[in-house]
Amino acid sequence: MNKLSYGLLSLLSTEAMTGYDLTNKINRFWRSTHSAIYPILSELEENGYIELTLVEQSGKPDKKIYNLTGKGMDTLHDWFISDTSDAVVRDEMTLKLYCIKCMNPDAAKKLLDELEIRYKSRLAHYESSIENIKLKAQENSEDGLSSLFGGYILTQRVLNEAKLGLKWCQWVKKIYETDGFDFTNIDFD
Amino acid sequence: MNKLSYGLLSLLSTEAMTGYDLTNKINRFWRSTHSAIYPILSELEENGYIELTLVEQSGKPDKKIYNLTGKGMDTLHDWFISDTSDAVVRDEMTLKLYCIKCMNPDAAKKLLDELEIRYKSRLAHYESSIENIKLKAQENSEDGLSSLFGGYILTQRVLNEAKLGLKWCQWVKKIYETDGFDFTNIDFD
DNA sequence: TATGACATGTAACATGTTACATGATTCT
DNA sequence: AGAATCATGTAACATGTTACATGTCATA
Repeated sequence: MNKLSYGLLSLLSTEAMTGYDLTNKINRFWRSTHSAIYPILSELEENGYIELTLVEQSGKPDKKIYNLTGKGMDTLHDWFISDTSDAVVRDEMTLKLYCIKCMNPDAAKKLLDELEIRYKSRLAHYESSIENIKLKAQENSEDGLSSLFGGYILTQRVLNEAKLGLKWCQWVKKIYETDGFDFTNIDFD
Repeated sequence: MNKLSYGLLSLLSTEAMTGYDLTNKINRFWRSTHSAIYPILSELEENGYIELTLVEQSGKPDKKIYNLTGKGMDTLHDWFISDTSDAVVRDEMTLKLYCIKCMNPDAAKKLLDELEIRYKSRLAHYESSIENIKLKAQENSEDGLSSLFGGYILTQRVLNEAKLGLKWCQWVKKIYETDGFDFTNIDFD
């Protein structure tokens, strides 16, 4: 049981899903690929943390819809109250930004433009995610709300991080030009 | 040459440093450990991207102060203008937050308190980092400013991310209690 | 008196990424 | 006509983490 295993149990706690769905969904919060996820799902199933329903399909492999068992829920809770490790972040863009002042100015401007585009597209993407969650909330308005809670708050966070990132990027663009840049008046609030 | 290799060249572009210093410094932007960094430094040195100055010490291993060569600077620039991969983020906390609504309320509150503490301590840490950069800027006021640029803008970003994170965490705490929480009035600006 | 900072390095193990493998249907 | 989406899986390779190894000095 590594951290990704618990992450899959966490996603399955609100909704039954296939490995394919899980791969897409977990990437918002935890970078992974299907090659890592499928073997873990088999193992979780073997050990009784999750169980599967087969849905036959033609032209594609049969769907395996996984859902959490009682044992899985207990395990999820044990993990939830255990120590939480620090976030692992590995962002090539930041490594590039560190040395931006000793790079060719054209190359530097190109990188900042690229960064701005990325923030804008993330912003648009998460704004539509929020809309989708609100639509779902209207559909099953009685009990389903609490199952949307986690996804909703986390999407709000990444959305606001993208907003902040965009502002920050535009601030960097402004001060990049000024020789002997000014430390005094920076405020994003 | 993997991404971490380029990251080390990037850090060495502004200042000569030891592997020990690099290990501490790169962790703000790229999670790593000394066990991964020392072998890479040896390889970079063998291939002429960096060169070292030995400083003898007693009681500790001799210091190896690395600095970038011309070849290293060329390589850095080639990497700078190449495609930039997406950030890798793996945060156990977010995986836990996803399933927070189906966990024991006491455990949930404890996790949110822990998260708030973490944001506050990051905030304090990066605020003092900014102060340190400003002090350094006063010391070598003539030419050294551009070498501080990368570290400064990136520290500003993580600082503001921590501020945002704290606000977000307090918002989550507020709406966690409310049954059938409200989607309408959320704004961090 | 014990923990942490300093300073480097190797080895075993765990984890993650890329490529290979298959193949129908829908969109551009 | 070609790319993307759906849907699962394995194998080879690259990368990252933890533990082992050593030893002094300063701080709590």
